[in-house]
Parts: sequence; structure tokens; C-alpha cells
Amino acid sequence: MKKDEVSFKKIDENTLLDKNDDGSLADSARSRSDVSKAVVKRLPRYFRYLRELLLAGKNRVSSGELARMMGITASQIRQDFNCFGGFGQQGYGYNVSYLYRKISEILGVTMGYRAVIVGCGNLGRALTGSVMFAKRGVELCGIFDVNPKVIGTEIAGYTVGDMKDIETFCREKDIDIAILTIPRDAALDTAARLAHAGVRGLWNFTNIEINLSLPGVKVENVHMGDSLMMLCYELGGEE
Amino acid sequence: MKKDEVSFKKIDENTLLDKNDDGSLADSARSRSDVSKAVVKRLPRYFRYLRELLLAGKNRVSSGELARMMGITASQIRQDFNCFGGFGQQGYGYNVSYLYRKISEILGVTMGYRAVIVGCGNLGRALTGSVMFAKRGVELCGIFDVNPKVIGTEIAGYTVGDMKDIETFCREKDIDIAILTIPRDAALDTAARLAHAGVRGLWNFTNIEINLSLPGVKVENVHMGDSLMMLCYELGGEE
DNA sequence: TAGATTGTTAATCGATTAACAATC
DNA sequence: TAGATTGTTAATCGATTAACAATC
Repeated sequence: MKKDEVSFKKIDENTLLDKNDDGSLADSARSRSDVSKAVVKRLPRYFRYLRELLLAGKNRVSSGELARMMGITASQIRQDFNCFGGFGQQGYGYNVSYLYRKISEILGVTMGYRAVIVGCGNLGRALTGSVMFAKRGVELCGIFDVNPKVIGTEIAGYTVGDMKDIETFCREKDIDIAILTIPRDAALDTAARLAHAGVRGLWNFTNIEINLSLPGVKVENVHMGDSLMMLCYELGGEE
Repeated sequence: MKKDEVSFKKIDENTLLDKNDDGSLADSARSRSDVSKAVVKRLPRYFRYLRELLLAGKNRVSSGELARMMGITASQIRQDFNCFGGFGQQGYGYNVSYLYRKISEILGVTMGYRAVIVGCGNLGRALTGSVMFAKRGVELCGIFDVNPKVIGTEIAGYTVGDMKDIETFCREKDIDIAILTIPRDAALDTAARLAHAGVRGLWNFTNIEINLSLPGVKVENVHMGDSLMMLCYELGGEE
């Protein structure tokens, strides 16, 4: 038996999770809205690195070790985790599988969110066939389009539904997230329709920024082109 | 003739561009490496909004007006533009087409960068058919794959090339950017090959982070899943 | 000229890093 | 116990905002 395994066994979750007597998280855990955007943006990256460690069979990791891997400081890692109450143990470090599970929970991987893809163009098709959703605990429940030639065809095991049925579908299936891969002209209307049908999250690939001021509806605007442009910027040296 | 048009005519570039006698930019313009990441990340967004204004036929815009549109402060806009020397005129504001052109230049849109897509899976196909490149002055020169069944087929007007020929192609066509939409296992090897073939920019869609420490090779790691996870985080309310 | 709006400096705010006491 | 490493506070750093003189 390796040393790590011993340590792994010795640590149980009640010790690791810094709970108060009433079972609530430690005082150091901030309320969700108090966690800064800068921290939230780093969480998915922690998720990815921890997943790697987990799949590599590593049981424990220290903030220093993780920091070296990720190219950030150990201080930042500890500060970040402490926004959510702290998941480590002094003198030991962090238990990888426990930490991975905690980060996953924070990111909603365990929530079983349900999604639809709206718009079956090239990007919609590409996403439909992707493992991205399964990896993150998001269930892709259906895909939709307005084009009669596309409706009824099959993509990656999904039959393309008619957009006119999307409200009913979202209500019945209790859809949380809609992924917008539609032409920009249709974006705002469609967003409003979906929000009205109970969808709480919009993952928007349209090249207009959606900013529904509907309370309770969150929008994540993706601009892949921005990332390309930043790369192009970097290519330009001093003149 | 509308007032804006008069103003537009009155402003010529030599007035607007704050040049020293020797033609170099004003002292206020920082060298490229002195511009913070935070500023660079905002540039593509300015590019998008200015493009909208331009297409809408607007001739001039003030920092206050643009700030309202974009949901940021006018101070930030002026600070950001001043990293590159300042493109406005006191009492007038900014000339939209001039500012758009300047931001475009900074972002390399006028550099005529040449790109290849490496990996013709779903995402590679989706990108091949996209107008993203043309809009940003990037020329898509070729697409490649390793799969014999895919090689030689046509996607959006491009014939899929054989990966074994990619080095030669990149050298001959003087390719600047490679877009990696390949399986993760092939990512590091392929990145090294491309860098060796003179490619200076890697737009990496692989889910491992590439961090070639080759000087002069820039990498932009795209993690679409991170954006989905941030949306999922936002969906989780207080418990 | 008077009004407007920039460019730029100074003040504030927030995020990162360093340090160390707590503790496993 | 001694060593290690966290959780957390204090110090530093950088980014954003406010303010205003410069000037078109």
C-alpha cells in the first residue's frame, strides 16, 4: 500500500469539510454573490486540472504542487478555494477526489441541468456531437431548427425538432439552458421566447451580445472571434 | 449636409493621429508589451461595437456615448485608447471610421494573416464554413486531416489536404496561424510540428492547454466548456 | 468665444501575493 | 513531536474610476 493511499484513507469528509455544528459551511465561505468574477472565471480551469489529476490516479495535491502545474501562485489557489469554505487540511493538502467533487458541485456539474441546441447550422451540429455536455453533467435533450429541410433529420442521434414546438418542449422537459447557434437576426426574439418558456440560461454564440434584463435569466455571450483577434494582436510585434 | 458630415470632413488624420515630428506615435502610446492583458482583452469588443456603429452609418461617437452602449465607463474607454496614443479630438469625440481603422490595425486585421485548419471533425468543418476569418482579415488557406476517408473531400470549397503535407504547405504559403481542432492526443505533437514549419500562432481548441515555450510562438487556448460551466455556476442560486 | 470632450493625472477600489499563526 | 501545509490576515500591486486642465 502506497503512502498516499494511507493518507487518503485517513482523511474522511467530515474532517475535510469545515462545517459548523449546525452543518452549514464555515464562516469563511462567502455567499455566492460575494464571490468575485475573477475567482469564478478560474473555477472551470481548476475543474479541468483536478480532473486530470483524478484520472491520473493522484490522491492528494498541495496548493504549491497545483500552482506549479497551473502556472499560478499557491496563495491564489488557497484564496480561491477559501471563498467557498476551504477544502483542504493543514499539513496534508487537498484530497483530489474530494476537491474535484466540491468544485464540480460549485460549478453545477451535479445539478443535472438540461439543455437544448437552437439552430442546427455547422456550429449547432458540431456541438450536438460533442462530449462537452456529458463531461460537465449537462444533458442535451433536444435540437431545433426553423428550416423545413432540416427538421426531422437526424444529427448525432437527435431528431431535429421544429422551432414552433420549442416552448412546449422546454416547458415539458424542464429545460434549463438553451444554446443559441442561430443567425444574429433571430437572436433577440428567440432569446425572449426561450426565457418566456422557462429557460434560465442562454449560451449565446450569436455575434450580438444578448443582455436580457429579465431577472433570473443568465446569459453567457461567447465570442470565438474575440479570441482569434487576441491571438492576431499577439502576432503583431513592435513596429 | 448633416452636421456630422461637416465635422467628419473637417477632421483629417494628421490632426487626429497624435504624431511626433518624426512620424512616430505620441509619447502617450505605450509599447505593445506595456499594454496590459486587461486592455487587450477589451479591444475585440471595441472592434465589434465600432463595426456596428460604422455599418449603422454613424460618423462620430464620444467616449460617453460608447460607454453607455457597452455598459462600461467613459474613463475606461479613454484610458484604453490612450494606451495606443489616443485617437480622439478634444471637444469633438472620436471619428468612428478612423477609430475603427485604428483598432483594426492594432488587432492585426490589416496584416493579412494566413491560416490553416488542422483537423476536419465537426468543429473544423464548422469553422471552415464560417465568415469569422474574412471579417477579421484572416485568410483561410487550407484545411487538413489525417483520415484517408476525409482527405481529398471538399468542405465549404476547400479540398482537405493530407497532414503529411502540412509542413510543406505552411512553409510555401507562409502560414501564420494554425487552428487546432484535433483530438487531444495529437495536440502537442502537431503543435510542435507546426511551430517548426514556421507557424507563429496556434488557436487551440483541443482540451489540453498548449504552452510551447518556443519563443515567438503564441498560443490562444480556447475552452468553450469553461464558458458553459460559468453559465451553470450562475444558474446555481443560494442554497 | 463658449461648450464639449478629450488626454492625463490623482484617488479609489479590487485582486493578487506574501507572510505567518493555526493545526493536522 | 516535528514537519508540512492550510486558512487567513496584512502588504503590495494593478486596474478602474473620478476629476480636471488642455484644447478643439
